[in-house]
Amino acid sequence: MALEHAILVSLLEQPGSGYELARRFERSIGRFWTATHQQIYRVLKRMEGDGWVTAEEVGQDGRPDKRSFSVAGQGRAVLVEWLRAPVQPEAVRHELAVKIRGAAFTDLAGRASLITEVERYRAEHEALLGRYLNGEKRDFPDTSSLDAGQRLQHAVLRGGIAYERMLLDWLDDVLDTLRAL
Amino acid sequence: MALEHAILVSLLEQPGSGYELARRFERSIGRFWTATHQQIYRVLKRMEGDGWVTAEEVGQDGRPDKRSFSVAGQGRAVLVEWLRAPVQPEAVRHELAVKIRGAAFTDLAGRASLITEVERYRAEHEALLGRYLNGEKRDFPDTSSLDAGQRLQHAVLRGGIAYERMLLDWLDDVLDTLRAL
DNA sequence: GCTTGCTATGCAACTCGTTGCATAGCATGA
DNA sequence: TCATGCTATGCAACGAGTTGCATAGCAAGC
Repeated sequence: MALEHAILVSLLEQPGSGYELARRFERSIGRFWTATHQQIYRVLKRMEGDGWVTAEEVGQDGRPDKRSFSVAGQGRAVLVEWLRAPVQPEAVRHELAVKIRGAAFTDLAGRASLITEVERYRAEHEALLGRYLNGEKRDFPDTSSLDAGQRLQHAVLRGGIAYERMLLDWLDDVLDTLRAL
Repeated sequence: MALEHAILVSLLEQPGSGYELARRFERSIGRFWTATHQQIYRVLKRMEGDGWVTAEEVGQDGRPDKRSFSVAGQGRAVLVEWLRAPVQPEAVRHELAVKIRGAAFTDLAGRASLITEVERYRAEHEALLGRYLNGEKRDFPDTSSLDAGQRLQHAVLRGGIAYERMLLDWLDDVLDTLRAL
């Protein structure tokens, strides 16, 4: 498991509260590691107990107080050690691929509704690609003047962009195949 | 959840025992939906209880008996209904992306070992792409004479191939970025 | 003044997935 | 004959992830 490690990376990039982490997991980090606020609070509690992170009470005016977390030396050591370990094989779960193979066992109307669904799915990912490209323009306008952290974040973002482009091309291929059946 | 549906599709393509299903999930189906034999047996039991599949005892010589499962009418109805439902948003878990962003918080030796690990990961996926391409040559030598099921299986396989190619390109990009830090 | 909505945190129950282990028949080779 | 390995099935315990719910302060609009 590596939610801990994703949290450590996020807190090293920028300390913050459980709530703020949950926001980030909805946006940037969540592109490659999803987590709900319950998971995050639970894991943060354990990490605090293990001395990986330290909390600081921060009073805010106009808002409830928050507990802002920072990575402790021990947490950083855990992260560095994890970085040296082999990448675990991923558990692939591609529901759409199952549906496409399942389309062989439905009728014309069923295939028509699958086509509609694939089109919707495609539009969603086209919009996502647009957000990635906008984010790239906003956050990395000048690639010649980036620090190490930004270069790495940009490389990960380029991966997201490449994935979405590949996906859109493949979905077009799938739509052609479904329509030609 | 959709392990049930992946099993239904697999059993419609070809009836078989829990053990055989587990083999298939290691090979073809497992490319886009992973499952261990324990999960499969547990879910098969529930599906049998719900009348989605039926079992038949098959004696084999030279081997233990097996229980071969087939999809019942009710199971087929469940699958058709599921095919019409929207695709659920996927839970993305890309450990390597977390590690790449984490590389900003380690030293030169840490980055060097990450480079080695990315190279190993790349070699693995290059081998996987090779297996996909071999499988394509073997199973779809003549794309002009395929039935609906085969056309759909081929479309899914093309997705796997496109994914692996995209991944290899991106990993080269990542390696360049890591080396240039 | 009331509702809606956002920030901020958390519990409890449940389901799903993983890991370790167990059993059993038969085949193969040392 | 003994160990190893494959087919074939399954239990039990644990850990991770999901869902529903609860609380609380404050802001903004109706």
